[in-house]
Amino acid sequence: MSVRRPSVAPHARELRNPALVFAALGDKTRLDLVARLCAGGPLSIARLTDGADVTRQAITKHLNILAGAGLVRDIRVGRERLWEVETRQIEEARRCLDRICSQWDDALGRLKLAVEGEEH
Amino acid sequence: MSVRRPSVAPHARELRNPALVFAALGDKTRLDLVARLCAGGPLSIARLTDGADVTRQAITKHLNILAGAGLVRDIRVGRERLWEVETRQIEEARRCLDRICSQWDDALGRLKLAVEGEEH
DNA sequence: GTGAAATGCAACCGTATGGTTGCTCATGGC
DNA sequence: GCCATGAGCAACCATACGGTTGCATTTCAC
Repeated sequence: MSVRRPSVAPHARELRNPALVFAALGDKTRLDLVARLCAGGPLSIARLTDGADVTRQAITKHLNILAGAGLVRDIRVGRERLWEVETRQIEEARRCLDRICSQWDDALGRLKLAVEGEEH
Repeated sequence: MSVRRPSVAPHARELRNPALVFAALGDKTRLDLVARLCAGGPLSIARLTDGADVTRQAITKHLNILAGAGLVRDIRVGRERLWEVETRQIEEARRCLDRICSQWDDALGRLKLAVEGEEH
């Protein structure tokens, strides 16, 4: 199998898949999980389950989705599995929104120029 | 250092439903739409459709979802329906991520203090 | 007024998603 | 060694989601 690595630079600090990250954040339960992990540091699945109103299995699935988006990371400790947040990815998401907004600002600027140019 | 104030800021314009907004952004097609609207100003459905690889109907559905999250707004002009981005909502989303990250920073701070307290 | 363009509406379809239950496996405490 | 706890695995289920097609409606342009 061809190990074709993406042409994108490995260390590029951009989200490789913004939609994936936003989709992961786009669920109330998962957003709660992220918030709890941010507020309280590493927590086990069991800990995360009580306090949530769904099954442990559901929590596990959500954590896997968050992990798939690079938003959380797990650490195995004994029979427990602790999860902690990956802040860098969240910051990347934030920056992604920044970029979009600034595009809009640019567009406004261009529009202004164009309008002024037409007034003669 | 964070002064302990009522957990929710009084007049802060917060997202009433962050998950909804993130979910709306959590789809490649929709993210593209938002980006295009940000970069190019108001566009009609027809305009948005060519350039996308799905049907006009699909685009319409996506736009409605974005509108439901408050991310875009439509203006009817003649037989056309122009869509433009609602930057405030995007900024709110960005701020939401900020808040989450800062929680984490606070937690790190507390953790540091606690560890230092234990070293005796 | 006729035709083409820009949308709207509704039904339909396959699949992903969020959730559950039931069972097994590993680990730590006593 | 025993047993409770923490977690994994797999099957299953209802519904939401992304997408399509077909047809009706409004509006502009000539």
